[in-house]
Amino acid sequence: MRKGERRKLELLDIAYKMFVSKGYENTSVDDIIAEAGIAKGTYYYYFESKEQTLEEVIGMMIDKEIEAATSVLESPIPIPQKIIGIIASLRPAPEEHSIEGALMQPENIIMHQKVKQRLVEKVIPLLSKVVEEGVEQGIFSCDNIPERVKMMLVLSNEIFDEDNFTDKDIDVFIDIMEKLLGAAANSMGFIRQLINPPKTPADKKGKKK
Amino acid sequence: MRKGERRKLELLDIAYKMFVSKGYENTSVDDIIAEAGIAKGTYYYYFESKEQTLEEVIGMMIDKEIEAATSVLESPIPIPQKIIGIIASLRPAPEEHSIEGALMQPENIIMHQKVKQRLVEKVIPLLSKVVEEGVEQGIFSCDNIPERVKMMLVLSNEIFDEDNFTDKDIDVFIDIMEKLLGAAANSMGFIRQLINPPKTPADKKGKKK
Amino acid sequence: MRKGERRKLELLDIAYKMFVSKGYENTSVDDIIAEAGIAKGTYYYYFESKEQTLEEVIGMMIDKEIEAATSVLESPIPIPQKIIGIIASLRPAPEEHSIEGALMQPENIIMHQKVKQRLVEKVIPLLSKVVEEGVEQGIFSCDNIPERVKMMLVLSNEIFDEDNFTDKDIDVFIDIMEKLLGAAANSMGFIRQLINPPKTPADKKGKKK
Amino acid sequence: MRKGERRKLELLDIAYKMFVSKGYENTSVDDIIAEAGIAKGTYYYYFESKEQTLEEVIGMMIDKEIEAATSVLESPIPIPQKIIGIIASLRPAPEEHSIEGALMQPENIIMHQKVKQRLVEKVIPLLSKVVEEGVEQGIFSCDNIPERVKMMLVLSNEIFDEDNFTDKDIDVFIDIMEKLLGAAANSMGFIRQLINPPKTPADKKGKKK
DNA sequence: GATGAATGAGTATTCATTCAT
DNA sequence: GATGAATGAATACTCATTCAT
Repeated sequence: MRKGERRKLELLDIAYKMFVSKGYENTSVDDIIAEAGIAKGTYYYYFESKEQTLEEVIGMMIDKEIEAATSVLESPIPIPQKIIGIIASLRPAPEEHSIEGALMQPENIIMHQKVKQRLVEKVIPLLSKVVEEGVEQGIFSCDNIPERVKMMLVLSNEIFDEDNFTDKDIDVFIDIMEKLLGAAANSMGFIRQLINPPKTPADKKGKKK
Repeated sequence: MRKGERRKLELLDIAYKMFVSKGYENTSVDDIIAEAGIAKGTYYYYFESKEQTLEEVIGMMIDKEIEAATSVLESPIPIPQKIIGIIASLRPAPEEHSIEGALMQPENIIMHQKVKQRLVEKVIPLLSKVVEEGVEQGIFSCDNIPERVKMMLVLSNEIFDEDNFTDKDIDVFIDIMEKLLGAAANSMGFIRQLINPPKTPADKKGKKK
Repeated sequence: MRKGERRKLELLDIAYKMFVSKGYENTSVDDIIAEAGIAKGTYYYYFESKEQTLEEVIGMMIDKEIEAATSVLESPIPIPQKIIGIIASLRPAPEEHSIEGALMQPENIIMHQKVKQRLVEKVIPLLSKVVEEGVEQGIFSCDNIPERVKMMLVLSNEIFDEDNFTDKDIDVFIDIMEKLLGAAANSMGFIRQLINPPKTPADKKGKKK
Repeated sequence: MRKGERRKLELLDIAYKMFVSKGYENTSVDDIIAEAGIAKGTYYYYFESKEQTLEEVIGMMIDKEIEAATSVLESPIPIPQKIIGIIASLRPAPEEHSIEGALMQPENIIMHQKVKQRLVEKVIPLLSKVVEEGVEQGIFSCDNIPERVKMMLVLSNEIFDEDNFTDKDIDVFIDIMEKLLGAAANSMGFIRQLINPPKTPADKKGKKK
């Protein structure tokens, strides 16, 4: 049992990496077993189907991300930093992000979307609590907190996911965050230090130093 | 030529409807030709490949939506209404939306996403101009206009696409729109009259009037 | 040994029931061990192969049926009744017959056929002896007894197996039995009381009372 | 169309031969296409599925056999000969019979059974008419004709199909046929000239050379 | 006696694409 | 312009069997 458990986690990890780097649809069971060096029967000994494997992979990813978010939540840092920290923790780890270039866009939308949806659902209550705390402490001032939190998440996801954002995007994001939460102007300027716009094709248009 | 053109548009329309209702991946070339009543060879006479068909379908969709947006742009209505009108025009037409229920979620993400991305790119400059106009007229007050417009689009897409939003979502959306643009409080309250939250499971929690 | 024997019989019984109800081909080893609650290895500890399991199951079935036939043979009833009794005892027990409806037709032909063949071989000598007795007693009058017995068996199998026979089938069967054996007319009319035509779709043609 | 039709018949014939010689279950689609020298796609261009191929093969076999039976029916020979001729025409052609030995027993039961069932259904009315004619002409004397015809078919199928019958079997068969139909004794003795007991393993015990 | 992890050959089916006519 | 026969690589999944522990 020990042995089987370990093996399964191994396989899950391999599947995860392949799904992320090549996309779920473009990863065949044959690919997975070749990478894992196991026989087809072994794969089906551990997984009911390819789809169920995806389900488990997603579950694993979500667990990891929620765990990361929770650890930020419990750390002794100021509330605004906490919020941004949690939001940042949701983003795929940079290493994974760049497996085989920055793909994760075309073929992966499905998995990505699935993860995002389920993740957002789970994170909204977490973040809402933190925001409420902020309101109680007088740092923020707003109503309809869960709805605002949802917007924050949507925005950060969409804007920062593409590795294709600029300093101006960050400025506007900061502005909107402050206003969404009713925070003091520039109270979230620290975000600028955390996120650096990528040196991607998006920059090539001729930004001067 | 004449005849060929017409035929092609017909095929494009059939492909479009099938892609939307069943999803691109789930629509085989065989499905399309069966629906169209033509031979395999004929299909490949008009289209290089299935993927290229998708490209053309998407192009068609975008053209339609840009056209709709432009007509709003040129209509003689107040600037805030114009902006909202343009945003609303981007949403899939209600008829299409409900082809075979509200599917368009699981299988269709790919096409959806592709359309959205290219659409947003094209609409940003359009909307930016309108916002600038508003700033000149003193209705709005903000900088980094294209970035703000992008956020507006992202938010409206994500929030309203799911047919799963509430009155509170609308309230927050209005608030955020006003603040994004630096508009007077409640100057965009008219949105409430335009968009009604759907009567979907999302409502079942027991909302009172 | 004691314990192992019991276990094996248990498994055999489970396999038997599954083969009968789902068909040999449609019953996987996995199905059997799941039903039995044992491990793969255990199954192969008791059986060489799935096919050999079938052989043993069939052997078991035949033993049971021969046993039933023999008990009829030894009972103190008139010879014609004995013959019919033996023939009737060969038919699958009604309970099994109706496991999950009247299946035992499409998927099960293989096992059925195998059983029938081997059963017929074993039953022919048994019945032949009874018929000979009848000849000696002057009840019957015929030659080539084993061949006649075989025909009797073939006929009863084919006609009555299908749960799809009528009063007329029975009439003709009685007639032919009498003539096959050289028995007096109507001397086997008692069969009518033993076998009732089924109330199946076969009857729907509109038989009047 | 001409071309496609021909090709399909060719494939059907190949499939037919393989199903007969190896059994349906033991014939893979790969086997068929290898034998036919076509690509997999071509196979599925002509057939929806393997199962549907079987259906068509069976339909073809039945058509052929019905055709043969009908030609006997229309030939100007005495009624008893007609009956036996029709029954004989139902048996698989000798050439096919011996494809790869006399196998056709274990793996083929399914197809065999399917054909037999549907064939018997179609042949019963044909034969019944002939028997009625015989009754009208005073050659036969019996009631419940369709039921008697069914028994005749069942018997001849079972007895002669196995390539494993003796002179005695033929004698009894003749006897029973005469009595089933109420024909004069020995009026069907001509059967002996038509059917010869096979030189099969059943006989092999005492064959010299 | 019993386990369960590992195997791998085998199977039917799909589908975008080509091309001679 | 239009046809439809032909292709073949790709794919997910099954299952009887083995064997070290």
